[in-house]
Amino acid sequence: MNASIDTLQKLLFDLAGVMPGDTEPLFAMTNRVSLEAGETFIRLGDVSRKLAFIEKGIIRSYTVKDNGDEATLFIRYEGQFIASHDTIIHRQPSGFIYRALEPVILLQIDYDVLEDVLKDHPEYEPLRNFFLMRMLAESLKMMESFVCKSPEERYRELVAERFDLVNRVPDKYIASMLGITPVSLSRIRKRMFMKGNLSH
Amino acid sequence: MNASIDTLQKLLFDLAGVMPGDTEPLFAMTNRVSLEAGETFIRLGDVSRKLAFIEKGIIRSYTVKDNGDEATLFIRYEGQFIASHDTIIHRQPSGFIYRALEPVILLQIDYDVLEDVLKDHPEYEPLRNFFLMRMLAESLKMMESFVCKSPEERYRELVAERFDLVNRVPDKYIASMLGITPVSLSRIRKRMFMKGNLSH
DNA sequence: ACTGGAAATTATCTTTTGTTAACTAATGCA
DNA sequence: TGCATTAGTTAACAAAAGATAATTTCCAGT
Repeated sequence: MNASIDTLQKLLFDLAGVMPGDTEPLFAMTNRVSLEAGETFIRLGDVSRKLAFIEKGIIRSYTVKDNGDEATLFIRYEGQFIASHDTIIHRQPSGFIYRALEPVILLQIDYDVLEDVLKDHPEYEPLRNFFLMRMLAESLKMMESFVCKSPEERYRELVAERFDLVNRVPDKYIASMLGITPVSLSRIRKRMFMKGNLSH
Repeated sequence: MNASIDTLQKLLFDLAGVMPGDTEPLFAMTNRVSLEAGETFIRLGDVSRKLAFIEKGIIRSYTVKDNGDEATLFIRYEGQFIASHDTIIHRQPSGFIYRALEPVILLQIDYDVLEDVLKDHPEYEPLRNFFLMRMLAESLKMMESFVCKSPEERYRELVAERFDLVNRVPDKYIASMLGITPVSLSRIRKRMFMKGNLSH
């Protein structure tokens, strides 16, 4: 019936040995939310501490730079968590906009509420750790990529490791996630195609 | 006597209300470690899951790129935590080298041991969360910087926010942390100086 | 204070990216 | 199906970064 809850119950069992029947206190506090394509999940300046598990669809988080261009921080899809780090980590208004690129179904909880639940049910705590570790792993990987690789190498890496994503969202969002302009990405693609060297 | 333990005891009290006298089970498992300047904390390929609080000194984590150049992921100093994310998050051999740039004093614990302690003393759990959140906040900030700003802007930001660091370590390490070459950083500095625009 | 080695700057040249604008291809919607 | 809008490519030029090498500055150890 609810695929997200099944997935997360399994996760909770694998991580902490919590039986699905004992997860009621947690999932009672979650809401199922639908977004249309183009709809906003978190607005610029929002202070709500939303945390969500994506059941279906894609969400992009981005900000608008001084020169008017958009900078994409990340793009997340089904099976991943999404949250505004500004509100959750820093208790600051969100500096980023979170918007659905496709119709989205989310299982959502307020982080303050989650903290209350965790206070009463510390057995769920491994789930928070898992969530934090996953976020950390992802952002460290991206940092490594920025520090170690050129834009072209980062694009090759993205194509190699997340072809589904590259194939599912417009190139201009991919470009802004790589820290370059759409024009520059187009040239990179051309160079790659001319070299014929599409792998590695 | 031991400044690190005092600091962390205060942190644990502020975060979780744990009295300093009740922290013995945790700190009994920590070791005080000294490193000379240039000495290695974690070697390339190490699988040890070391986690440390820096009491004094600077540690740089870096890797060697295909072209032989070094890429610095981060530089941490007193008051910060340091750990190999490869070993702790992924249980993989470390892809980075962690080396002291100055004489260093650490308060060190093995992450596996920490997990055992946390199992028996869940009241310390907020400390792990704090550690993870701090790491996450730092790497997200760096990601934002890479996605939103040019190398010159990133350098200005670094000078503005962490002048102590810029002033304490050789420029070449700063450059590799910004994802550029030392030559390029030198040109950025020259441009900044010529414009006279040393602020913002 | 002297000196050898490392760090930083400068110069030259090549490659890549940014910017702007024109043009073509793709997409969605009536 | 046709049309309007958006996405992607190409072109031309300016600005910045990479690579290499020479030179100067800075530092540490004697």
